[in-house]
Amino acid sequence: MNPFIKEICGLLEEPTGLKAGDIAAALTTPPDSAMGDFAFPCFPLAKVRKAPPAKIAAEIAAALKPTPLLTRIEARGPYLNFFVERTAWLREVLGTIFQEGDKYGASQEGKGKTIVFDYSAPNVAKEFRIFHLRTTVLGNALYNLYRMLGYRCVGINHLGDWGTQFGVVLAAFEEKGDEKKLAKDPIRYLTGLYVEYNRRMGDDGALKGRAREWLKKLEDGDAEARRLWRLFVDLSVEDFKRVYKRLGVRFDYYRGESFYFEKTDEVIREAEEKGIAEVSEGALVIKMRNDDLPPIIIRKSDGATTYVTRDMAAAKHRYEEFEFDRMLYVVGSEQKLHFEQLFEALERMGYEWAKRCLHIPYGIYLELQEVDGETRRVKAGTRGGFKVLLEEVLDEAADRAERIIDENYEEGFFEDKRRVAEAVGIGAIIFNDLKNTRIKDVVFDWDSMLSFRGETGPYLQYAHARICGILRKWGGDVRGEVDFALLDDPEEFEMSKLLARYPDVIRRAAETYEPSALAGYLLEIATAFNKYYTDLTRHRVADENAPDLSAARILMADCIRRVLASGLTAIGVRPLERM
RNA sequence: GCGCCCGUAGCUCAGUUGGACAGAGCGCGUGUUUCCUAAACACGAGGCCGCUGGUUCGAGCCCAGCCGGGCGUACCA
Repeated sequence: MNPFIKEICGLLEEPTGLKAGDIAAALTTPPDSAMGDFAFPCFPLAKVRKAPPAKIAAEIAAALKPTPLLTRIEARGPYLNFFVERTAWLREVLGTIFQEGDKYGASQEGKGKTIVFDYSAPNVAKEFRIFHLRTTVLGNALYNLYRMLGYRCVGINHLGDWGTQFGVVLAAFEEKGDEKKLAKDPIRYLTGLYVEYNRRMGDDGALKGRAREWLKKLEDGDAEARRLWRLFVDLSVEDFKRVYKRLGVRFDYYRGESFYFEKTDEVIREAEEKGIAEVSEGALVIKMRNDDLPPIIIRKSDGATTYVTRDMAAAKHRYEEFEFDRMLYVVGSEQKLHFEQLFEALERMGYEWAKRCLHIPYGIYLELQEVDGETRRVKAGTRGGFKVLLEEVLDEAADRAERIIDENYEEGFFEDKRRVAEAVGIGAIIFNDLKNTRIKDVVFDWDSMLSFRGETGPYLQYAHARICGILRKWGGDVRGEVDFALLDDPEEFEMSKLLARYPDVIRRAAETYEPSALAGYLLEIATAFNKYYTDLTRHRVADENAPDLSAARILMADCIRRVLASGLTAIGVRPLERM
């Protein structure tokens, strides 16, 4: 706890009769520094004391004297407002950041605890489409955030490499497949076969039957089915890894549904033994306690498993291997029902850890479509023919970034122009997907996704790069011991208040599974810095005529840079030294 | 039909867990580069916080009902 809050708690314990922890929790921030730096709302006290909150605030304020850390204490309406001694505050905040370095914002609160993250999970033999982006970048950001908090994190990519769709791919390949064409452009070729077969299958029982047969063959271990399947999986994963590399996303394990398929027999047997499974309409199902909810099917009438069965087996296996304290499924909101059912099934299997499993839903991608003459928003999906490939978007983003470089910078300003353009373009894409509350649906839109101005990833990268530019020109070392009294501009004080919030922001973003909270905070920092930076008449950071002042401002700039770099890295955007 | 989610400026969204006067970006209009990177900054216009009731000292936030949009609703994942 920072010494200023500790001091306030000490002052208030006696007059309020509250414990220090409760006081600290109740403290809020006034809307404007002119009103104070910390505020204690007296509303709750009003009930107990049967007096108006404003009166209580005034009484307490009258009895308190300023301290070396708190220069002014005053009542303002129902609030008791505290003003910090600004030089001491700056020393505390900037000193802490300087000392902790890259660890500022991190903590050890998750030490000894394990969280499993299930995210990304693209479908094998299908191209990596734009709507796979959200789960990928969200999962990655949450993974990073919890790692900062000291948790042991396990990232698993639950590849869609099994199930009915695979029956379709195999059936389609049997019908028209050509291994030579496959070798040329494997994923595009397979996707084409799948989409085409799937379309025809809609009203053709024979085609459906053949797809089912192939799935059954696969599940029964038929040699040819397995050979082709293995080939498709390998080719796909190779492709995915290229995309992940560009996005800067990594997984601890690639374990597809196939990995867990072999463990489904055991789950089915266990469910039967425990008497929670029953046969209904030829399928083996587990009914839900709430009759309004449909049951889950753990074995289809044709004997094949479903994704639920594999999810159950996966959860069980993961618990046995990692003994997780929490498992997070970063999956679209349209699968909410599935996870409710899955978690209830796990609970009824008697797994006490079922309550540690959590679905982290996010809004889906919608696309605009003409339906009956009017434009409607509909779910984007492969079956609907939504064709935007993630890599197309990444390429376009990098191209546009490169164009901006060509327009604005002299040839040779960058050692590796393309690398910078790639980082900027991809930073824009990633940030765009993380900046909003995750539950909101998003309508796919090239322009907003590829914008580099305003509330965007490049805006943050730019602020970071500018600070790096200042530090580069300054040349000297950043010193932690400076004359903090020289940082007497209100903007500098406000900046320090923003920086002080960082550890709370990290914790809150993790707790609420909302990287957007961190994204919004980083925008605040960058905006404040850009404003400060632009006003050269008032505060040039590096000024050879004022070495002491410069040293102090350089420290401030370096602290901003550190928080930006740390936060950007956490959400998966690459901080750049030049751009 | 039923369930869940969303509804705040022309558009896209924040809103610190119910508190001080509702904030940004985009777009539009007008300005700022002998300066530490103009991917930036300054100023301006723009609001029935979907509607109606309720709870509360206090509601954009909580409850109920309606309206609009989206998703889901047993052998796809």
